[in-house]
Amino acid sequence: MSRQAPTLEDVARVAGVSRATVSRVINGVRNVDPGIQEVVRRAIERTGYAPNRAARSLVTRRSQTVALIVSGAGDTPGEEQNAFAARVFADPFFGRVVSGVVGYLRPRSMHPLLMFAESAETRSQVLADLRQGSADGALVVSTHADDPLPALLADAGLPAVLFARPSRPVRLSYVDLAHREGARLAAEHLLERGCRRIVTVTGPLGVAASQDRLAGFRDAMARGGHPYVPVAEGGFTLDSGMAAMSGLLAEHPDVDGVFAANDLMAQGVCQLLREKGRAVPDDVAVVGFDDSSVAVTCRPPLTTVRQPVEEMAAAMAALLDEHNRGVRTEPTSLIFDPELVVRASA
Amino acid sequence: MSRQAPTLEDVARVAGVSRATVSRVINGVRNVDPGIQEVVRRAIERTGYAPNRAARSLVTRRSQTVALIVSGAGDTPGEEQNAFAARVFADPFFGRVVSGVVGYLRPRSMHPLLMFAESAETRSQVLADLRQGSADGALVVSTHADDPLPALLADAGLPAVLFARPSRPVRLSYVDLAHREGARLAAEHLLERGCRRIVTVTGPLGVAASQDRLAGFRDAMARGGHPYVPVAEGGFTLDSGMAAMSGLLAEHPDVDGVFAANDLMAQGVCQLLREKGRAVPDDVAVVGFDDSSVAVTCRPPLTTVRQPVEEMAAAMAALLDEHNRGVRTEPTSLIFDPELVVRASA
DNA sequence: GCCCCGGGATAGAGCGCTCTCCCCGGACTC
DNA sequence: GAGTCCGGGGAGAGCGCTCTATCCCGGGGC
Repeated sequence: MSRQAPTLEDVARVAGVSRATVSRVINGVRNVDPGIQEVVRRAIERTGYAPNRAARSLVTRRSQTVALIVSGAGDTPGEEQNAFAARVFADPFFGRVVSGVVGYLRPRSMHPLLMFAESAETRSQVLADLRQGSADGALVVSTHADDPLPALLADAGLPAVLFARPSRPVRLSYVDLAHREGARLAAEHLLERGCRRIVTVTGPLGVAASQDRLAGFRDAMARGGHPYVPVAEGGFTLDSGMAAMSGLLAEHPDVDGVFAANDLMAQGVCQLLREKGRAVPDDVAVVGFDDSSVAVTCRPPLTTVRQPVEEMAAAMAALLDEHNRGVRTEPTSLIFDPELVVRASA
Repeated sequence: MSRQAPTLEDVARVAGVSRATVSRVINGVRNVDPGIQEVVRRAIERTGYAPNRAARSLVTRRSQTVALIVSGAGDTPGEEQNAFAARVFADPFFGRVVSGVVGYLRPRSMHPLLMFAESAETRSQVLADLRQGSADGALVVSTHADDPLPALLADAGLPAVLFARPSRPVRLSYVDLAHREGARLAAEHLLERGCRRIVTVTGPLGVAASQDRLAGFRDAMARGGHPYVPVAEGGFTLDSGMAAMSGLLAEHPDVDGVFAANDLMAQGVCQLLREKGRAVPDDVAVVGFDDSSVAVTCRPPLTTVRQPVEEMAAAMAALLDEHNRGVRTEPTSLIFDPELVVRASA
């Protein structure tokens, strides 16, 4: 298709020096005579040289690539695997993860290699790819609590960093949010607003984050003089938010405040309340969680607990980098603080 | 960190054959005695061998990786570059692209390398990465009409396939939708429904797709006896849809049908109509375009023109593959047919 | 004047694969 | 029975880079 790409050898010949010298100039290693540096640089320009990545990787044992793995639980049937990626990216959360990761990687001229692992087969595929050196490590975002991938990675001795604390302890670093603290912010906001009949829609209770948010919310409510809070479990989706709220409303028609464990469910809560003739926020105040893009597009815009996803994702990449460079050897956890964002819904 | 990974040499020693034979077994090349095949396979298992990707790439000149590039126009200022990825993935469209690409790549054990190019600097970075052999080619999705990247790729002789016809002709393959046809479906549906005072909200008119949708809509309307259609230009975002509809409604208060050039704007149109006291679809029927995830979550669910994005994305990957394998040498265009999906909004 | 020292450059040995060429031996042809 | 084929296997030359060991050479110490 195209003429043979120039190699180090070609540049060296043009510059009238050895291959090693050119390599040193490119990698900025050791003392090289400034004059010769200039000559080499010009030769590189003239030849249009671009170092071959595979050759470099072969000797350095680094791929300058990081695997960004979205990992589901158990086994997704074959027909649904194709839809997995679409479902995942339908949640604005992942866009923010990608954004944060890229923010760290790009200045270091690295790129994320996108992988999905939602069945036993794809999981072992991912593991094999990593062992082949396709990437210098993995950044894992699990969509389910009982994701087996982290343990597999740890057992294989592959460098990896997780988003969110794994449900079973694993010798891997992770970043996470102070969920209880975030739920406390939501509770206090609702109470300060004067709400007195408050209910909550939780995430799937198998997920540690859901439990923490619920626990934090209950604690803060109890401290505020409300020892009992009606609870309905949702599944982090819009529909599940509607369904959960529907049940709560039937049992507690006088409700005046709702805390939903994520924004998508909060949107569902708002939609259901409107359908049932309740005005948000005048009749019922609603607080979400995440501060994802739906928080802004939702009508009314959601008051929500902001999770600094981009920062957290960037921190994942940074942690992995430190592990790879040997700067950090022990598994570490980095916990980020949430923040209340007040909009129209509460 | 871990013991030295086993190499082909190690496997060959264990199996008692030569390196070449092991390589042949792994790559399924030429006839190898079934008995020896079995011995080699066992040796691979025993040693836990995984072929080194860099070494293989070095000699085959294939990375088994495809760059998936989201490309913006002109120059995005540095502070906004980090948000680019998040903005991009906020549109459910890209999730579907990723899904389609992965659907093709995964069975071939390849992965997409995610890149963003929204400024001159990042564009040349991307170009350099590609020339280094980080990927076997590029799949490009442009967010703007005047994206310079396709031309740069073509000039550099790098294999690439585009999503949507480029505004200026370029010697590259692309996939696209029969936009005029899709707009025709929308027009005919509104007319059949009995709408008589119909307006349309277009996408940014610098984008070819927007122009085609508008032209197709006008043609079909004219054929249906409506030579004049009020038009307002939007920007494919929710807000721009609201703004455009606000203007149209002021000038044409008796409107009873709207065609919006994408679902996000259609959602904006619905929201604005509701705010102005118009019921959808009873007072005004609304048709969107794309059949993205918002079409389902929108209230009411949108009647829309489905774009088979996943199929189109998979076709991009397939085209690139064919170019790389030398099966296809000339730039090709693949045009997909849209389909009307009737839901509640019209 | 000899030796030592060290900055600055080179030579060359791999990294782990693929693939071309070559060899061997049994079956087939005439 | 000699020549020809061909299936099955091995040897070894790279692919383009990094990096260690080495060399060269000018200057300073004694």
